[in-house]
Amino acid sequence: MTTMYQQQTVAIDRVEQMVSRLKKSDHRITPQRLAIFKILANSVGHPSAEAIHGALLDNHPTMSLATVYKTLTLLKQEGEVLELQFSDLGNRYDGNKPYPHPHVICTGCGTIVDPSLLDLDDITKKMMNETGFKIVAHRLDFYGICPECQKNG
Amino acid sequence: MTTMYQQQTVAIDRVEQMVSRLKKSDHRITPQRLAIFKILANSVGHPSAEAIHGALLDNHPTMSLATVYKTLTLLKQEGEVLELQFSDLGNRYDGNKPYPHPHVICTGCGTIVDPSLLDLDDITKKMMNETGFKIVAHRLDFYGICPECQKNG
DNA sequence: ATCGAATGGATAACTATTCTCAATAAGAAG
DNA sequence: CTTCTTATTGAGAATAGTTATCCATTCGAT
Ligand SMILES: [Mn+2]
Ligand SMILES: [Mn+2]
Ligand SMILES: [Zn+2]
Ligand SMILES: [Zn+2]
Repeated sequence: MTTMYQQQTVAIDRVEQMVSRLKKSDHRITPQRLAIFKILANSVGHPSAEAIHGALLDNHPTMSLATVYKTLTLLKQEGEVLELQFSDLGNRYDGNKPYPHPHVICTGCGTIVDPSLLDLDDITKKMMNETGFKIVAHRLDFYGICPECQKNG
Repeated sequence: MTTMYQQQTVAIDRVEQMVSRLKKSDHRITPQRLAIFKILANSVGHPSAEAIHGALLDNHPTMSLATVYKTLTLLKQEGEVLELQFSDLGNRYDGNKPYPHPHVICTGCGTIVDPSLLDLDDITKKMMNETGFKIVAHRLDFYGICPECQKNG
């Protein structure tokens, strides 16, 4: 039952987490930022900056795309959003899991899904020993064709 | 001894491989393309398009950056170069290992190194079973600080 | 040598992201 | 509640990596 309750409120928890993190770092909570937090916390896919902006225009007609970018930069700094860089698709953002985790990406339609987590700690240690790098993060993407695109040829 | 010989000639082999692949797909081998192949095969880092272009200007003063991009697009199509997309650093290219393999990237200076290979076949199968995707490639990046940047830290 | 197609070079166009700056509003202080 | 300071917003300009365009050149088959 704890689990079910957590699942229902996970989005709200994320918004609260973002708010408290920004307060701690002496940043102001504006209506624009709050609205962006909510979009990020409620998105299941991995929206682009422009997708976030588009979703906000209904309730915030004057929302600027620059504000979306600035807020994303801020959340990146504070470790509250994960940025997935794609020079072709454009960057995508995960506000629900702001820590490294694998992604499965459809090269047909651009869909990005979160599979179950993977423990790469052992591999990471091996890489540090081998290269001498101090590794703090990773990125693991799998590329393929989603079930939907497989059907549609 | 076979191993030693292969190491000495790996760069040449890569150029030959690129040449024969382009011939097979009915593309012409021009001096410009050959020069780009050589740069790719001999680079230990992971150069950007602009870095490749810069390295070529000495012996090919009229080489156009557009030609570099066109050749890279061609090599990507033919599976003879691996493109690492970075929206901040700019894209980087590996002509020596045109198949998926891990990379260790310094967030301080942008250095990218190839550690030893990793077998992700089991994990890939798990991802396919879980998501229904038909996975054909992957990308595994580790981010950290290289030994050099740690010293100058 | 001739011809049609592929390629190269120069540059314009494009696009995601960042920058600039005047106007506004958050939040602390009184 | 009002005032004050300063971070933030929004609009648009600027930037940068990449792609598209177009004509001259080159390749290579006949
Ligand atoms: Mn994710
Ligand atoms: Mn590599
Ligand atoms: Zn798809
Ligand atoms: Zn470094």
